[in-house]
Amino acid sequence: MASGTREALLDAAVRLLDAGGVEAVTLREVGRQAGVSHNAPYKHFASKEALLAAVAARELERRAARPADSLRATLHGYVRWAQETPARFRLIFGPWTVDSPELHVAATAAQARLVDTVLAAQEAHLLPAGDPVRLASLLRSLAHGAADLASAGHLSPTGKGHASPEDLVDDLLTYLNPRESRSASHRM
Amino acid sequence: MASGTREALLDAAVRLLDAGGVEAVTLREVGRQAGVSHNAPYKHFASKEALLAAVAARELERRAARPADSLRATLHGYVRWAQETPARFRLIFGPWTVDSPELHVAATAAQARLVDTVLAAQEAHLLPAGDPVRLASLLRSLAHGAADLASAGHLSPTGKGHASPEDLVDDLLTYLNPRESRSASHRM
DNA sequence: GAGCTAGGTTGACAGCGTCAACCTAAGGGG
DNA sequence: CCCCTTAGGTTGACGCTGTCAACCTAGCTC
Repeated sequence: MASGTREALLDAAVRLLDAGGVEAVTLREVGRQAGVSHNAPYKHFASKEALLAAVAARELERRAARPADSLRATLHGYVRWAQETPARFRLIFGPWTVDSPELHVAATAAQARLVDTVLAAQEAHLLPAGDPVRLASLLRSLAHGAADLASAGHLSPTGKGHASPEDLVDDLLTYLNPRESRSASHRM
Repeated sequence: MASGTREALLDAAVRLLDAGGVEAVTLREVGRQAGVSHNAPYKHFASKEALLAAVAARELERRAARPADSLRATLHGYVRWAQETPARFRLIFGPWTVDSPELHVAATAAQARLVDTVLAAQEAHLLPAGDPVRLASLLRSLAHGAADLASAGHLSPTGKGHASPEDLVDDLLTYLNPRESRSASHRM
């Protein structure tokens, strides 16, 4: 169980993160909720940012551990994740001043998984031919941007022309699908 | 000149923001750099967050004041903005706990401008038919996501398959262009 | 058995956002 | 003309924060 305190600190941090955003994560409150003193976190993490990086890496690894899925389901999962736990999502892509290798490794692995999924979709002729890495970047950028804008309330949440991040993902997949008729305008 | 101190405070704040990210913006340092006491900002802004919201709104309004441009140039300008002043970009889409009406108005105006540009592109047959609001959301989501991922270093910055945010914008415009041949794979 | 180390403690420090109280010059109504 | 309201500034205080330093102690290793 390799130092249960460390896990307890991470659990407390993610609890505070979900409840009140990154601003609510305080080393002292993390210590309090983990039942240790206000300086115990420094025995496990070099700084507050290092603790947050460990939280982010753990979250990314847990997501990567899920079973593989279709491209559409993967992208929908991405945007749903961003909507369900926005604070975790924003933390991961936040402005790190020191980047942990764990976080970088986890991010690279997630990217590789997406590329595999894109390759499978290309073989099923659901996506055009072309560099799968680049296509993966395109798809992920759209999912990421839609999720981030929605989470920030900048995605025209009002009646006409409203589109959820999931809708936008579907739109892009339709536009990219070589078998789909040219115009995707007949949609509600 | 309507209270030059207020402008001086905003200038100091944006200077600190560009130099060290949002974490470097401190009410006390803002006051110091503006040549006033540590509590003077409270005579102009209700809280630190209100000051930041004013900074964000001013930045958005200044961007909206630029002359209109082609769709491609607009989107390229968006991603270039995010790369040149990432702290301002991230601030605007940050996690506001109190949203200023100014910021909301500025964001809505920017969205409307983009829809106009999309409409023009549709009339020039550079984009497929369909709801222009929804198409604008698609384009903006991609530009936003590509810019945000690049700024966070999550956009595979290594050799093969590397794509800048500008490249991804161009890719999407090519895929959407009804006159373009179906496969956009013959590209470097 | 001596000594090192991992993991915990308490105490201190400066810097932060914010609140309260006070000061002062400008200006308008009786 | 005087009063007094208000905008814009000040100083001082409060509690909370991240971080550093010092100390303590159980357990492991030569």
